[in-house]
Amino acid sequence: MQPPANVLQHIARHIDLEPAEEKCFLDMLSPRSLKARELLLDEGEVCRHSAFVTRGCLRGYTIDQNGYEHVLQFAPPNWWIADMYSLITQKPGTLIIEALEDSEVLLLSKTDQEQLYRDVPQFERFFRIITENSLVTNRQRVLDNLSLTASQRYEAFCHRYPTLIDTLPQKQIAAYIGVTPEFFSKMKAGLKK
Amino acid sequence: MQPPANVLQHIARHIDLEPAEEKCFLDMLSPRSLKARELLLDEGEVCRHSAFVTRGCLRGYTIDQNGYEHVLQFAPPNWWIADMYSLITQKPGTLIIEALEDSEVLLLSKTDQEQLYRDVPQFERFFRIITENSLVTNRQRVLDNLSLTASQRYEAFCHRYPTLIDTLPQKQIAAYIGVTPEFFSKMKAGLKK
DNA sequence: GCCAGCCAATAACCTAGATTAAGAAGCCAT
DNA sequence: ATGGCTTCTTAATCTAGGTTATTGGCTGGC
Repeated sequence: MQPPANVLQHIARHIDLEPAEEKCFLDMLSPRSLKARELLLDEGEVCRHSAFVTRGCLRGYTIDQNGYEHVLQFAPPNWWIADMYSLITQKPGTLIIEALEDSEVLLLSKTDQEQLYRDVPQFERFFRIITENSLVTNRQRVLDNLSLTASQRYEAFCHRYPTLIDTLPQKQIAAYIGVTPEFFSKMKAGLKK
Repeated sequence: MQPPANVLQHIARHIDLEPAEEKCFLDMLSPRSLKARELLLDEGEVCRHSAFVTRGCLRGYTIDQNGYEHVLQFAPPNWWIADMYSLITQKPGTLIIEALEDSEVLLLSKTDQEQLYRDVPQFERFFRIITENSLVTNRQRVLDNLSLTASQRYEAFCHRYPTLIDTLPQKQIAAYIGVTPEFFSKMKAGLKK
């Protein structure tokens, strides 16, 4: 399990808020607890919230035509998670968001988020910045998938999610770096030699 | 070659500006012409501008340890291109941005962009939105790389860049979908049957 | 204390796509 | 037109990683 997280500290890393603005923001958040394996969002649903993780760990993944899972993102405390496509378009998405262990999140609804942009324009900046960072990470991942071997991608994973290496089942890591659990096992055995 | 593009029309799709604000923005842009194969940004340089393409076509790519090229993005008219990582951190990046044909771009420097955020806060929103869209696209691409075969990725490419299918050399498309030009050629021959 | 589900490991075999090499075909610029 | 590029194609061989199947260990609920 991860240490608890504080939203305001997280936000203060990018923008400065007045106490009243902080309150306005906090009032929009609704806490929610999730049991291990509980879904925050299922395939085919419209994503109506961004979630900020305060405890536990979630993952966002999809299931392909052959039934294989592919993990797009892990979300330990202090990370945001949502089906960005569905959140923007308000159309049904393909992402499944699931708690990997008992977890707690703060939900910010899309309508509240839009209201927030109007009331506290600084949040426009805040979400621009974290979206930019997320984009950089994703671009690097595209590159990694194009140019690295499986074990190099595993190294990259260890670098990106150092806290998760030992707590996560191997099959989840395999579904993130893009190999089968069988090959992942073989690969790890080979790495030690 | 692509039709010419208009920045203001492009921006008006997401935000409404006063004439004075439009002028403020336009004054920050400096046009630049590029010959085919000319570089807008080389490996190891610090990226100091975002570029909006008005004519021609650019590509952003990297070269891996084995000397293979991997295309992260094509930029036909009306697209922005930059090494986001380097632009944010102002550290040397790995992206190479090259004109694939004679092209024209409008450059917005990082310092001007930051000034713009202060002078016309609406641009904070504008760039948040296009960054969000870009993120959605990139996430889909990660998924495509994890779950699709080469020819399915080619289909996805055709869908994403319909105007480029016939104008681009095959090797560039191969470097985008993540196969060798040799395999791409074999694959295309196979598709017709 | 036992059964049911996970999860990891190993092994034999299989395939998508890489590698290497060689020509053929287009496209300039002189 | 001709020599030098770059691009495209074909083909033989090779390999990273997938597939299928079996085993055994661990955990958690009743």
